[in-house]
Amino acid sequence: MIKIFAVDDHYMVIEGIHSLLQNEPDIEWMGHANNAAACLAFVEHNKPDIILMDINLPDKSGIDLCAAVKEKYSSIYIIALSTFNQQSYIEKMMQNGASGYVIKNASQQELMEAIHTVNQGKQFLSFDAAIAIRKTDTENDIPIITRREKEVLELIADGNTNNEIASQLSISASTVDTHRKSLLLKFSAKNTASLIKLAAHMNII
Amino acid sequence: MIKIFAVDDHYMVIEGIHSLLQNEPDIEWMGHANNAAACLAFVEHNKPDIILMDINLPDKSGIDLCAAVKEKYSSIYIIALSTFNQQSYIEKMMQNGASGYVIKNASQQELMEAIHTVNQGKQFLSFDAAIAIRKTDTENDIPIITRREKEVLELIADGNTNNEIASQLSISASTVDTHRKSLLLKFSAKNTASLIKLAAHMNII
DNA sequence: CAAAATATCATGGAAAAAGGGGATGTGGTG
DNA sequence: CACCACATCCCCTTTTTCCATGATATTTTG
Repeated sequence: MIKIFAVDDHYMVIEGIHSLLQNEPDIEWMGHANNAAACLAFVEHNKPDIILMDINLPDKSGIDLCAAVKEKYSSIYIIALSTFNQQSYIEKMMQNGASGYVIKNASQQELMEAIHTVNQGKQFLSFDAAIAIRKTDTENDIPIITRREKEVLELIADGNTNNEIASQLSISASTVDTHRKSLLLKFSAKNTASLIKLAAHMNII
Repeated sequence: MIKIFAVDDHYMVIEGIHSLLQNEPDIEWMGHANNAAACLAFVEHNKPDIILMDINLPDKSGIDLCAAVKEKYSSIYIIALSTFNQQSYIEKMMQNGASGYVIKNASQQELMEAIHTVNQGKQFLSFDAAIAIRKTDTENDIPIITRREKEVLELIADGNTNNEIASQLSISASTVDTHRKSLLLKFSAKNTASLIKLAAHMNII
């Protein structure tokens, strides 16, 4: 029996996964969490074999949650679930210890294949994910920005100037300017306006 | 028997909805489509009572699909499904003829309530959606901007400076500046960054 | 450990935006 | 007709961003 736990903030997805797995003879459904905190609390006292983990969670990104779980309980395998097929997400999840990546429109067969493959300690990538990771940054790939850059980006989007951001983060305005330049570069944005538009459309802010 | 059809590009969500509905005595599951084109093809020859429709589809937005379906077959009720709780999405869907709006983390009870309510010709909004629409209505209502202001706003969002916009619209840079100031005033934005963020979140750009 | 990425700071100058004024013509509505 | 929203234009000053070109310390990673 492979013990499965799922983390996703959308009940319909949880229900879908549960439904896909419920008639499988070798799967034991341990339940679900709808946020990162609940997931961490669960694994304190329970040891699933595999966690199916959404990348977008309300309290913390699946990317961070993945690292947190693997740090404490390295024996738990994690399969990332995503609606998106973004190369950068896939890479980050795999870097943070995920063993697999499955798109949410995967079939039952594909999900079961992922579970069995990962349970043997191997890695599994959805066909679509494998395609995505192969066609390296062709077009609209979400740039990888650092924690600090994201903080600065959000403060810029809220209308703060470099000086205001500097005092809020207790750093110098020069540093903020450096982060700002870095953001413009990573987004290939000509100025703040296009930067914010791109970030907003990528759901980053 | 209420005949239900679902449109969502994620198989796990379809499976979740199907699972939630399969034990309901008065529901007849007609199947699903995973894109807008397949949905339109289906309704050519089949007449579901209610379509559960995702807002984000690969080929066409749910907002457009909703309008297309209602135009041809006004007797079909549509319930919008969304992961997001964005006031602008909710409003657009309802304007385009949707009868209900349900968040994807809704419970089975809530989904059934939505279906029964809509089937009686009434409207249904998820509790969370109703909250969202009320909050955003009181707090930030979408400012009324003129045609010219919208043109300028879009050019600003695409990274153009006042001078560039001026030459594109064949007006002077001073005029562009006036429009810009007017936009900042109408959006109560402190600078371009917050202006673009607000406009993006209101789905204006 | 060495290399790379990240976060920090700086200077100086050019370009752009923001803030504050004010002004003219046009077109629609009560 | 008088009013008002809209679009157009101008000047001046200050603030802010953008650009180029550095540097150093820490953290992460191969």
